Amino acid sequence: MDAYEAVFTALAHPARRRIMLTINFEGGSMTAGEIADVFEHAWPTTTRHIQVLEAAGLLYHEQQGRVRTYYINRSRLDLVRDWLEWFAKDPH
Amino acid sequence: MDAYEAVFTALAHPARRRIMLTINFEGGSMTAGEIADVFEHAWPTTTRHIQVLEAAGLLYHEQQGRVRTYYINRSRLDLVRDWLEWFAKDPH
DNA sequence: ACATTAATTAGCCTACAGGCTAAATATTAA
DNA sequence: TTAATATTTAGCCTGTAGGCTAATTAATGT
Repeated sequence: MDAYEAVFTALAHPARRRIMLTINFEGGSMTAGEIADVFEHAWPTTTRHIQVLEAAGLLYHEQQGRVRTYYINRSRLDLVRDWLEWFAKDPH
Repeated sequence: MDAYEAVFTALAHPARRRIMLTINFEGGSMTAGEIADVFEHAWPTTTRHIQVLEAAGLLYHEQQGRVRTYYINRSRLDLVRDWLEWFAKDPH
């Protein structure tokens, strides 16, 4: 799976887009527990969504004791912006 | 399924992204047969991918006799651009 | 009329995404 | 050292995405 596929696939699921938006709105970082609290899903379900996002490079984390903080990797979204650029104007 | 989900899901599959790029590069429109010829997949498989893209509003078509021409709806990609805007700068 | 061409629809089959609960891991508090 | 807290891992189960072939539809050419 290449980078484009990972990122586009990761963003395809509404729960994962919500996770991205939520962390972003909270300033760019949240602990796993804070993220899990926001969602209706069982915690392990959210964990897996987070892992998909991280595998795509859209999130990364730091461990502080037993607390894991996830950060948004905004630059990774450039991959999507770059892809969209192909459609910005008529090709010739 | 809302518009965001439709568009992001449609773009998640590599074959569908390739269809978008291919039509775009060919000037914005291609017949179903021309599209199908480009891909390794059986034609019905490509038909389904096209239908997913059309259902998401990313393509539309016109029928001329037995030939169906598909067109890219570039403006629909703004949905993705708009979504990405949330991450353009730190929120406050 | 009949065959050919363009394309979709029908329907099957398989892999896997994404939900869950229960168990495990690791750190901190009592 | 035992209990509590934070989080992931393991593993199950179900629905559906996405591949295929065969059948259908509809328009065109002979």
